[in-house]
Amino acid sequence: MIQISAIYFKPTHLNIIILITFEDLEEQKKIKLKEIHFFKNKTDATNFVGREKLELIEDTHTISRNDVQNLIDLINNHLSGGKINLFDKISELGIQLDIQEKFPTSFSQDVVRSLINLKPGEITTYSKIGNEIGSKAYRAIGNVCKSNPIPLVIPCHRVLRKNGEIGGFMGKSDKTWETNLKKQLLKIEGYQI
DNA sequence: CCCTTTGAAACAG
DNA sequence: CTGTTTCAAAGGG
Repeated sequence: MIQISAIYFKPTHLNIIILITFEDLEEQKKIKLKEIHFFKNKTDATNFVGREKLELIEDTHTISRNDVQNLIDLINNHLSGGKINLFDKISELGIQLDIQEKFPTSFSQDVVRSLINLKPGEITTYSKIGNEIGSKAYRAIGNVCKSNPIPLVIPCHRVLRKNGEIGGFMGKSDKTWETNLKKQLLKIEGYQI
C-alpha cells in the first residue's frame, strides 16, 4: 500500500489554498508529484484530506525531502508573476510526474505534449490543439484537460475557446469559482482577457 | 466486440 | 440563441 502525503499552503499573491499530493520514492530520495488541487479556504482543503484519507504534513520542516519545499517555492514564484515553465523546472529538480499513468492513450499524450510547450502568458484554443495533433475531436481535448491531475504544471488554464470565451477549468464551466481562477491565473501571467 | 452516451467545442442558420 | 456535427473515451450489454 503506497502512502500518499499531502501538504497545503496559501500562495503569497493569490487568495486560495493549494494542496499538493505526492508519493515518497524513498529509494530514489525523490518524490513523485501526484495531484494539485485548489480550494477556496483551509476548511475545504482539510475536508478533502479527510475524505481522501491522506497523510497531512503540517509543515515542510518535518520531512526530509527538500523536493516539497522546492516545489512550493516554484509554484509561489510562478504565481507571483515569475514567468517560469513549471513543467521544465520540476523536471530539472528530478521530481517525478506520472504522465504516462494519468494519460495512457496516445491521443491524451499528444494533447499534453502540446500543452507543456506553452509559455506563461501564451494561450491556445481547443481547436488549435486539434489542428496540431491532427484531430477534430475538440470536445475530447476538453475531456483530457478535465482529467489533468496537475493543473498549472500542465497548463490547461491557457486553453481558451476559439471565440475568446474562457472555457472551462477543472471540470467546471460557466461563471464558476474555477473559471474565475482560470482568469486570475492568466492575468498573473500577463495575458489580458 | 458493438452500441450508446458524454463532453472544458465548433459551426451553421 | 438553437440544432447539428464531431470524435475520443467510458460504460453497458
